[in-house]
Amino acid sequence: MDDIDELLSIRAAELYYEENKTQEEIGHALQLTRWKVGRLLTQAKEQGFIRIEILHARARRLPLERRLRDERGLADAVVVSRAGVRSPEELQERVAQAAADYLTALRPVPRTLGVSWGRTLFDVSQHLRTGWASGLNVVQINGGVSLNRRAGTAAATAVAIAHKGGGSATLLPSPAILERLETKVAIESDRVVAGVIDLARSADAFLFSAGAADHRSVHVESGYLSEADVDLLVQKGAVGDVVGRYVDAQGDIVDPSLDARTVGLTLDRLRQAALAIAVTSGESKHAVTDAVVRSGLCTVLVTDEETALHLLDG
Amino acid sequence: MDDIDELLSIRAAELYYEENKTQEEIGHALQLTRWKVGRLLTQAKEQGFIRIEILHARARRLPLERRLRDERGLADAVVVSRAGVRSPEELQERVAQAAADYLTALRPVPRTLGVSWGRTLFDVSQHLRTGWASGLNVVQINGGVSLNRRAGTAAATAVAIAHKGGGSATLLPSPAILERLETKVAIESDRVVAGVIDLARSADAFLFSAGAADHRSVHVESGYLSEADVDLLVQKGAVGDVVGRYVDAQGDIVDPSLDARTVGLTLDRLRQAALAIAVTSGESKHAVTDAVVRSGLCTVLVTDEETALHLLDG
DNA sequence: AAGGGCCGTGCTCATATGAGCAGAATCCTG
DNA sequence: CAGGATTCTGCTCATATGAGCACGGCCCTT
Repeated sequence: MDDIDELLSIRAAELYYEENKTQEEIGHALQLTRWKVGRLLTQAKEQGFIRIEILHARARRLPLERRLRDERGLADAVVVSRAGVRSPEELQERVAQAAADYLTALRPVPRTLGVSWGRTLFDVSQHLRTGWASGLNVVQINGGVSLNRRAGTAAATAVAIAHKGGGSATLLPSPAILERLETKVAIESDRVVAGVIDLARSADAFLFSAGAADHRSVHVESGYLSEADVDLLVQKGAVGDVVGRYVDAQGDIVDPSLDARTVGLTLDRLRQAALAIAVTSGESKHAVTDAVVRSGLCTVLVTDEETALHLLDG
Repeated sequence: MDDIDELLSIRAAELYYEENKTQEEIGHALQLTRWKVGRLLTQAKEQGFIRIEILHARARRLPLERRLRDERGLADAVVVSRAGVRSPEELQERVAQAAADYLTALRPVPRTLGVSWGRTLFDVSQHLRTGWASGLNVVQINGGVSLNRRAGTAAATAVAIAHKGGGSATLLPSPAILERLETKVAIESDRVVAGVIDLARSADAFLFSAGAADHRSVHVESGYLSEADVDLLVQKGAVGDVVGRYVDAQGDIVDPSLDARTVGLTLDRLRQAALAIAVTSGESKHAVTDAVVRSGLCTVLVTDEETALHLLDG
């Protein structure tokens, strides 16, 4: 397209999109036939001069969702738009809302849903409507925190999801990570804990988030790991944690001895799930989200536009 | 529009604008008739959920131009889009290019064009194409600076405009502001200077910019005014200068004694002009641009989107 | 300079879309 | 709860738009 046509296509686009003129009228104004105008508009779109954005908290980016399905092998993807977002918190909200919407629309409705916990999932639970499902059983799939400052977040998440879904929650009464392997083995052999983990294994769907491997991690905040521990994990290649287990960029366990002291569902079980929904947002989660998708930890991803672009282009 | 319809209109918009589906197809996908889909899309536009931007250095905002003509009584207006602009300099460039485009398209071609000088007009002169006019005489309408650090900018501007327009430039060989009234009177009675000013008065079109009343003004830079002088002018209500003359928000001369020592066309002559093109851009020029438009100093305004919005809503 | 291929143009025709309208559904109001 | 008013729905019809095609000019080759 030469310079003259480029300028004409811009003039035509202004009249078409901003002034709502018909191509015929534009042709008259610019001394062109209406077919030429149509072609100029087509070219303007092809060259990317026209940007159409949907400004709404619930706007999604379907082209990115399709690319995630096609290029990254996901069964499904939900990508929320960044258009009009003012703060990272707002984006978090949007992703949580989208995940809640996705769960609500899910068919068939899962009978037993395994959930992890964290800031993201708590937000999701808050965005669910009461009655979004009926008779839904929720089971925690990894050890909770009772000692962190937002005490009870883990339990509250599972309970809220279950309550609003017309069912009940089964909590996993165990720390996330134990200091000694023997303690972990002992806890897991406890009848109640073993029962919960069995139930978790049998869930027909899973909902989880992922944590970044940095000092602001909930594991550090709640004292399961020290900042030095995290630094060491990062040195070994950790990009973040999934249901409490630290993985590298390939989604492999970074520190087997640490992993052996972590209570909850194994990553292998997650990989076998027919439906595993991962929810992540924010730049700090880019690397771990990539690992989750790359290693097949989830079948469905709910995330933000930036993260999706990172997965596809980065 | 209720919540359900709002969400549906967003889903419809995604399929329509991002996936290029027909309304019929969308109707099928969302279990709606195609008429309902059409109405949802109309509503989405009405509610402002759909933003269409034209991303191009030469993109203009025709609705704003129309409002400037209708609501502010301008004969014509050119508003360049801010969409996709990364720096204030880029916006300056866009405005200068737009002014050059406007001049080039101007019919009838003016025989004598009176011009002021400054960073903005210099940019305009650089964006004109050689041969944009023929036999065009250019005359300076206010005193130049020879002592500023970008020596010769004033002359270079007029000469470039004239040269590229196939004509010659007549420079005004005088300082912008003189220290003593007597000197100013003496200079103006000089045969050459008087001749140039007569020629300027007789120009059939004018092209000028405006300066903000702050310490970065060219008048301060070139030593015609001290920073304290400018502070005093601001205290008296000055918002900026037009062809070297400081005006308040109503476009009235702020300091008559200073004005009497300023060489060049009077503002009254500018107000009588059939064609007076003002070119401004940037937030610092908002107030002075408002004064220019409000007091009828220009018949045509070339500016950026932010400034236009300031004039219309601010 | 003639011939062949290529691109741009303006058309025909099929399709997509918006305006307007009559009936249905819903919502007030007494 | 009846009745009127208002909104909503799905249609018909007119218009706007995009796909495809044949022609003509242009350029390039030989």
